[in-house]
Amino acid sequence: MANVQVLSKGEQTRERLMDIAQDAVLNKGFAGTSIDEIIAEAGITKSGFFYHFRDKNDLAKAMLQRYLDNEWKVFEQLFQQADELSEDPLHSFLIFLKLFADMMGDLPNGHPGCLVASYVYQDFLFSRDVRNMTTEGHQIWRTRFRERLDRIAERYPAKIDVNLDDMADMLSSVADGGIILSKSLHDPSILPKQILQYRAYVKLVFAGA
Amino acid sequence: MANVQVLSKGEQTRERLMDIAQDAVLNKGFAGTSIDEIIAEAGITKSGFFYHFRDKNDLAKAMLQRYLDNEWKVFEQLFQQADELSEDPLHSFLIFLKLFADMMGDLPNGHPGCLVASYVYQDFLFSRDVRNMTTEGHQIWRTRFRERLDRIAERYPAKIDVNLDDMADMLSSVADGGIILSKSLHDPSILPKQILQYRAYVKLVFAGA
DNA sequence: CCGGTACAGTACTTGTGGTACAGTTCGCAG
DNA sequence: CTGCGAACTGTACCACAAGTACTGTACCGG
Repeated sequence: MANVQVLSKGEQTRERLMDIAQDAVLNKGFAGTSIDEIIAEAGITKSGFFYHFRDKNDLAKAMLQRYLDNEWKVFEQLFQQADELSEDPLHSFLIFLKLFADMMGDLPNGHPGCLVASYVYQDFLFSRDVRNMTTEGHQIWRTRFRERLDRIAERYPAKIDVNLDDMADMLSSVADGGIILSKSLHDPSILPKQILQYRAYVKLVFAGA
Repeated sequence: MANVQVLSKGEQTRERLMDIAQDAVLNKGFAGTSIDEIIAEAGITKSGFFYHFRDKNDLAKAMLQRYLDNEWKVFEQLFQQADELSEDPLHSFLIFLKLFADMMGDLPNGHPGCLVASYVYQDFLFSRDVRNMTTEGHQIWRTRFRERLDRIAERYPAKIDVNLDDMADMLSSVADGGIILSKSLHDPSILPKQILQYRAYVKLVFAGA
């Protein structure tokens, strides 16, 4: 809210272009999204578009960077919230997962789609640096979740033999897969339910039944 | 193998066109895949292409149908194999998951991508009937896995309160998400590992630690 | 009042999907 | 051996959309 005011007119237009483009890309793919339709919806000319982005790949890069930054902020905020509610690493992580599931369930029209997943399924369209960004995004998430699981495992020895990297990856898997299922079955409630399945797994592994 | 011999020359070409198209679609998206490049790689003319497919949407539909049929057959085969190795519904399902993970791990270059997931992220490009096919595909898989879980739950009461539809969906989630992670991180071993995480969850829920 | 921001206008090239239709090769049924 | 249909090739064409390039201009703050 207060952030919007700080943006200059140019930055506002740029954000708006990315909003429109992201929505289109998540529904039609990157190649299926034309610059013409973006500028038509934004009420701007093609020249205006190319003032903000060198080319289409530049738009893709800027969109992805923004998406990754946003996701990062959301996770940071939820982790912080959870940490304030419990000192215990396991309880905090379980609270985090609940908050995450709730947030995903509260999206009015369901999750619009993961831009990273979308890019992965069209990676040949993008330059190397954009492709590296999707890879690094997933690596960062793995590390971030893994840290939490390490702290949990210290205090709560796992009931079964389990690789914590795989377990960390599973949250990304379940989220990406849950989004796909939600979209495909037109049921926004699937994503939060899938996150809660993961939560149940974590609970079983570290706390037992 | 023996199946190939049965195909007429036209059917072989049609299959070849779909092979090429599917590979391209999984890497560049549907809109990013041009008919021209498909026919160039197939060594055929545009007329030849339109002899086999009415238009591009017809190709999309045929590809998806073939993909769904194949997946169905693979699962049927693995289920049958597992059933032969154990009469017990839980053990059979766990064997199935192990076989499934092994199969995904044995793919030489990793899983090429799930066509259904790819379509879901570009569903506005397709006609309604194609979109319905992705929905029905996921519904069928849910039902299919749910049946197994029902039979398991009869004999092994779940250790925790769990919704079996969600648990059935989780296999699709983890598979779709695992494929994305494998592609993004350029590590084919992630997908089988994710399936085994799901297997561990099922085991914990019904058999305990 | 000057200069940069933030665009608008115009012109052009290439690619792509799709249509149309006439011709050709080849295996195989009769 | 022949004719017929399957499985294409060749050629020509169209509308239109993406993307590039460059020039022009309104507006706003210092």
